[in-house]
Amino acid sequence: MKKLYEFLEERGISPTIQRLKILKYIEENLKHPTVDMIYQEISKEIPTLSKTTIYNTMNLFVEKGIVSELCVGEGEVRYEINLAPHAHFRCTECGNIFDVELDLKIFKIKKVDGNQIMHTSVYFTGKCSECLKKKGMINE
Amino acid sequence: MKKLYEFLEERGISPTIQRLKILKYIEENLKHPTVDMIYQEISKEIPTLSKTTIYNTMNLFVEKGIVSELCVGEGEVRYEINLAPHAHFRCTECGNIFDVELDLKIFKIKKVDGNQIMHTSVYFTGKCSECLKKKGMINE
DNA sequence: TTTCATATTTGAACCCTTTACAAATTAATT
DNA sequence: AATTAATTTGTAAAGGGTTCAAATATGAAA
Repeated sequence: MKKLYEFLEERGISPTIQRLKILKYIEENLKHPTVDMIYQEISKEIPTLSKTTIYNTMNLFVEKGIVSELCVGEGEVRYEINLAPHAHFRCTECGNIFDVELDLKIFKIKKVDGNQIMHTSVYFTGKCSECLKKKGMINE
Repeated sequence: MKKLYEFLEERGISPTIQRLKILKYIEENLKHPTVDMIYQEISKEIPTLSKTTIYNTMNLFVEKGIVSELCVGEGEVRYEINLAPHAHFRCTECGNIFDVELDLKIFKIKKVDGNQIMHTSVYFTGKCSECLKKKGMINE
């Protein structure tokens, strides 16, 4: 926890309890949580927690480059700790989202048609191996 | 218009005025419109038009494979006529969305980590050439 | 044509995610 | 201790999208 405290301070962010718990959560939980998932979990420890705080904090973390937003074709935004660029796979059956560690040259493209690329997003949708297995047993 | 009529009939879709106008619009308008953009335009011709009809129709067209949904990291869904897979570039300054016709091998991947890929999405965000030009004149 | 059944459209209510904002709380400064 | 600034909270509200029942249009059968 001390480490997280320093981590925030180094980036000019006052390390409040809320921010520390949120940071801890997204660091440990690599399941690309939504605001609601974060809220459900942390409000167990901080019962007075407000969802607005999560929104504020996530926006702050994004600005500071600590986390990145994830859009995989659902209605809501997901978050993950900022790591090396990678792709994602969303299963349309179970909703799970997996990291895809392909070494894609596409992440190295910095300019296209004269447009300057700041961020590149790659995601797949389909059926994950688990759901394929289950489906195969039940009805195919 | 006769062509569009037949186009829908061939796919088992009753060609109502609403559907014809919507299809015509997304066929002619390649700017990846949102539901609201479609609504604003077509309600000029059909004043009684309901937004629900647009939602219904777009979902129907997606099911039938006529159009595809587009998610480029905003809050809302965009649509485009179904063409060969391609990437998109969204300018964070002006909001414009451009097709990117790179021949990416990524669109050919059908399986990753045992997961079966049904759809692949690739989009870039950044500043488009137009906005870079303008910015350069004004403050850089 | 008239009738009946079916499909489509419409509009209002509603759900959900996200933002706005002001009051309350907490932390930092003097 | 007092004042100021930063953060959190909660309510309201905005915006996209869905649900659902009533109204309308369409198509088939008589």
